[in-house]
Amino acid sequence: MTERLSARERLIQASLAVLSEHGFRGATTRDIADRAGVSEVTLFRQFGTKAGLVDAALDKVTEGFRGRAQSPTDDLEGDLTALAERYVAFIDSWPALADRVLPELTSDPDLGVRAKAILERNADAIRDLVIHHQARGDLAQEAVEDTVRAFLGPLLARASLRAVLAVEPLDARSYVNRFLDGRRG
Amino acid sequence: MTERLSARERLIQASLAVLSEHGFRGATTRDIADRAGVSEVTLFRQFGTKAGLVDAALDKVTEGFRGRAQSPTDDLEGDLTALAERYVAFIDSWPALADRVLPELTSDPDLGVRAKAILERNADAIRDLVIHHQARGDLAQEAVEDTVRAFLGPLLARASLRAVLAVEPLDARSYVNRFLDGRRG
DNA sequence: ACCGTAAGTAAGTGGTTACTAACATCCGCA
DNA sequence: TGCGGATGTTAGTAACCACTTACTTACGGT
Repeated sequence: MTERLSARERLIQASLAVLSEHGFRGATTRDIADRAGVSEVTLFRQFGTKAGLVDAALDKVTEGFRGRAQSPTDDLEGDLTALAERYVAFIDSWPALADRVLPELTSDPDLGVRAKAILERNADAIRDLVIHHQARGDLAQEAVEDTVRAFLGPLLARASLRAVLAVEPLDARSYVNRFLDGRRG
Repeated sequence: MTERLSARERLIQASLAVLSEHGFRGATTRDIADRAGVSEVTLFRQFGTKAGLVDAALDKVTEGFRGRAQSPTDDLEGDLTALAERYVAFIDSWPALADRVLPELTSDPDLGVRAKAILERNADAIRDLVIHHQARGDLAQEAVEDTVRAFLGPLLARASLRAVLAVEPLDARSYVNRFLDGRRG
């Protein structure tokens, strides 16, 4: 059954597993290929470089984000919940991944360029949303960056809380409620 | 002025800086030695191995924890605040360190043994404290592990929030208040 | 039967990195 | 003056690892 997956697909899955355990630097192409049950040469034929494979894998894992960010509507709570659900789904699909690889993204310039871009594009979506709803008077006036951070912070913390402490995480709606608490315009 | 620090001390400081930026695997002994303004050979003469240096550095950075954990008193809030302050001081001294190296600790068995032991010892201290105050009726009855995690979670999240998002962190007392909210016996 | 494509095997290259050995230099101290 | 200890310099070793080359095998379509 697993046999029916293409070599390419198996490599992507294996790389995600190895990345979760050892991070980018700790993940060796040999290990990934072995776990995929595929030769190392195939890895390079398919993806060119290790970074290429990782890029494709991160691309795959963030594909839930890639859909067009919907424009802000009149429904503040609905807008926020939709975004929160995206994040939650992303982080929960590979919980240890974000915890291990995200810090590496910040210091390794040519790693996961696409994935980084996607995360940034998503931060932009949130920024737009905040500006829109501040203008409508739905959200209290405070520095946009502060508001963005207050929203994204707990969502990103979800990964490390899970990995290090196995803290029971909240559902998307609870994040939104906690965020909105005392912040309505 | 910096010149007056011993080579050993300079190496420890440099290693903390490099670890913060690149993590354990990404930190090279050459880089550390260069930044310390010291030859690589001196590094190995002083610490034997790279792991030995990192061990000493993590030891140094967690020395605020090494003092005997005070036994639980009758003052629930005081006990918790003392612990929270320790954590906050630790994480704030090298904010990016915990974020980068902590995930590596969980998968690299022979890295920072001492530091890991110290963190675990501290978790034990919190566990004792919870049990003590549950018995006194100061804390609501719930699974001890859950309570421990509810207390430690936000404190550990502090590091990643700062590193990834520059979220304005709380002070120690606020962590305690949020934790105690609705959890008093 | 022929060909193209995707996969494998075997061997190797070149760069990096932790770590070592041998020898030279500086400096405080008796 | 001479000695010891801590440091520097230079050169290396051995392992690891991303990546390549050359050749082979298996298979599906036409």
